[in-house]
Amino acid sequence: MSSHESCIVRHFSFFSALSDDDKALLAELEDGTTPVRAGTVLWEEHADAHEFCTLKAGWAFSYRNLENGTRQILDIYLPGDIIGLREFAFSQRLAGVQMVEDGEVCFFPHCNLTAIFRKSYMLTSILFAIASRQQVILTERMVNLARRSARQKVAHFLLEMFQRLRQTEANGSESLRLPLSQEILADILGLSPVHISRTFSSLSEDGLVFRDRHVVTMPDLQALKEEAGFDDRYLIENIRPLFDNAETWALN
Amino acid sequence: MSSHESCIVRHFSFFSALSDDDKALLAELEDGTTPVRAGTVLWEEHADAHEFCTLKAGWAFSYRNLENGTRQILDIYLPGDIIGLREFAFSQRLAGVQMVEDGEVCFFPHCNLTAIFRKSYMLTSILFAIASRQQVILTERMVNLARRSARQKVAHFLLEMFQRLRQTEANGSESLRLPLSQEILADILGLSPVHISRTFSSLSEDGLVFRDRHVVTMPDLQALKEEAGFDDRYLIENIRPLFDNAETWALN
DNA sequence: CGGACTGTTGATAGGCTTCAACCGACGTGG
DNA sequence: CCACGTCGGTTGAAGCCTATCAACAGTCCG
Repeated sequence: MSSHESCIVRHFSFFSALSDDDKALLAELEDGTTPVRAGTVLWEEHADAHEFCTLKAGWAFSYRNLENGTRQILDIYLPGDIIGLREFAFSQRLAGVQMVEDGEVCFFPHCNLTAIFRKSYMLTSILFAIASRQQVILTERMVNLARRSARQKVAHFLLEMFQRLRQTEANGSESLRLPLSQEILADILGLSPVHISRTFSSLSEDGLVFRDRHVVTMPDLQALKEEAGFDDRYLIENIRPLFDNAETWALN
Repeated sequence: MSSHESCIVRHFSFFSALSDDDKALLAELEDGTTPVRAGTVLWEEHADAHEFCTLKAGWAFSYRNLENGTRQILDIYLPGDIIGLREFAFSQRLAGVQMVEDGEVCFFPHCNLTAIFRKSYMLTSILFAIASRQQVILTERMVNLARRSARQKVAHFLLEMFQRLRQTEANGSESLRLPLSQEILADILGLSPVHISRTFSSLSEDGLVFRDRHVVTMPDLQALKEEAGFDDRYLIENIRPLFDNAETWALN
């Protein structure tokens, strides 16, 4: 795999090998890169939806603002992710999307996706697999929100991020760049910012998690996984090889 | 639409009109009906996964058992739903599935789904739309779990079920058959069974929800929606008509 | 009639929130 | 270069929401 390959190609290749035709099709999704600054809102809740976008650089998140003034963050997007897939069936946005830090995105219209359904059986299957994986991540997060203590929530989220980043960036260390404020973490985990702070202190007293600015170190991954009830099977191991031979299935 | 039509066809038709070819393809998914008794486990967590199944009659739910002895219910399946879609990309089950009451299911292998990708562009798009809608429902439930009070959780869940049932069963009343025990409700909403009971009492004192066995009545839907922060746009209104003309896109 | 299961009610406890004050890092403008 | 305001994070005190434990009531079914 050349080091020039885009992160979306790398993301797709995680599921199955791609033909050159498929890579060319994907490349079209990354046409017209737009640079965006930290804090930029890519779109607002309830705005009309006609396009997706791929994230080339930087982190982003989707969120909902609630009646009671709080905000819930639904998803964290990392470079290589497709943003807005979840809303494929809807004509309005159900959640806003905002950049965490400076980055680059590429917008593309809905019809580019349906064009993929028409042109490549392989890419269609991978898209379905990506959607499927996203749903599994969501359900795991539901479990996290519903049934775990603050310590577990924080630990589990850190481990999820750690694992997801390992998949697109090769990096063997026990540290993790986490450019998220405690306020954002609170909005992800359904806790108050104050309690996020206390929880980090508590985890750090036990030598499990150290946080210095945006760098998080987890010296004893195994112990942390046990405390968090983290089972990485939902993120890796288990992924089914989609097909034996990876040829683009095109129109005859 | 004939009253003989299967609920899966009705479910798909909700997104877009279907050609006869598409209906025939769908019919294959409902081959070989199996009757199942209440409490039957369709599959266990971590079992090998080679098939999906469609639910023809009865309610079912998927669940995860946690390390700490609690259980989280991830999804409620109603007649017409496809069970296991979420695990398309995985070779092992990530959640168990159990019947709430007596019903009927039809198992079909993964490859039937990929066959659909190959044969019908329309059905592929609808499947994607179904997955998309499922994800939206999940995210709404995440918000519910993370940010709402027990009263709101219960109210919101009831309203979700009410709305979803309206879509497959025409029924104009303000009542709802809800064949779920308070223990199951607790495992859905991340609460204790005891508190579910107290919450129903509290809602009932305010004249918002009455529960008699498995029948729930909500005399003032509007007030309930406001209390719950329930905005039905994520379930209806917003659904995008997929295409203008609904012809099967088959191989040339 | 008895037993199992589901739901109700009361008392107690704990985890997290909220409010408020304070600290340190950073960037800006004088 | 320093003063200052802002933002993110920390710490303490008080209170609320929900869990847990336990006892009891109602219903269904053998």
